[in-house]
Amino acid sequence: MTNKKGGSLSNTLPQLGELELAVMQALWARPEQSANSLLQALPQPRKCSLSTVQSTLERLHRKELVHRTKQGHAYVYSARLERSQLLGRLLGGVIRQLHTGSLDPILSSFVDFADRIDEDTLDRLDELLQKRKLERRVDN
Amino acid sequence: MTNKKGGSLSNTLPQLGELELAVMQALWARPEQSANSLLQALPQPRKCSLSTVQSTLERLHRKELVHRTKQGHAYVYSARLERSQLLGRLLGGVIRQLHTGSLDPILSSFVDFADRIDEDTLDRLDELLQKRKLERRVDN
DNA sequence: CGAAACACCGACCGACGCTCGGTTTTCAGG
DNA sequence: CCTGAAAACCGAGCGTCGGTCGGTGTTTCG
Repeated sequence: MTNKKGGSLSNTLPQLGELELAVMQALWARPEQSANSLLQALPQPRKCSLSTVQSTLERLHRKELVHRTKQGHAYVYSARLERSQLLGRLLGGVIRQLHTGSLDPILSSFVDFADRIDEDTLDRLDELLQKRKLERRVDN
Repeated sequence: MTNKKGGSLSNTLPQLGELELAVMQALWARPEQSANSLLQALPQPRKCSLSTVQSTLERLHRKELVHRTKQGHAYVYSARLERSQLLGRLLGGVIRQLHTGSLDPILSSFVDFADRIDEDTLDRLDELLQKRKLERRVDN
């Protein structure tokens, strides 16, 4: 049975590889970069050829994670999603894989994860939550 | 450069496959099952041979997601993690891949995800959070 | 003892991400 | 306009992973 993964977004994108991630990081650090520029920007032990970066960018482009425009004879790339947006999408993908219908398990597992986090962070989460609830009250 | 995925950086388990997930679901639905029993329990369009289920269980066992004991000539398997625990671990893996140092982006992207959730759920999250904060206060 | 049930081993396949070298295209400076 | 550098483009190969079996050995039980 063919493992039907391909379907661009909306579905669970197949978890980024190491280089793909590094490229995205570089792109978040400084938008509007060429493949060459991106190659230079890669962390020390991550050196590879320009071709490699290019094909990685090609993959990223197919996954609709970067946007590109031709400028002169070269492409200039930018991230299409903010880091937090990508994180949200990835999170959503994982959650969708394991949800039960009820939201409770999601919540408790998140709070479980938050268990390893200091109390300040818990407070901040609380803040965000309250803010969200307020906004919601205004919207509706 | 050899793709050092095997040990996965830190401990991000490489996202479960379709069958692996199905087996885990079956195992959560009813613990203590044999490979054969698991095979029967799989959803309709998921039919495959016993060997396939066995090697999937083997993989799951290597990933330490199931526990097994020999009972007679056959293994009996159980999940080593609750669904919510696995979810938490998976979530943690994704987060670790994209964290910035600051926790804020994590939190806001989670709350972003929660944006599509009704207010009741938000309230329940709040509850869980408060409870957690209390427990924490008692423990320390 | 013999058959059934199961574990165990090895093989193959397709999908992915990474890696690169060679070829073609494109642009800009002389 | 011509040429050389830079980049895109193409295709190949490699390793890993999940899924899929079939064959072979081993254990159990009637």
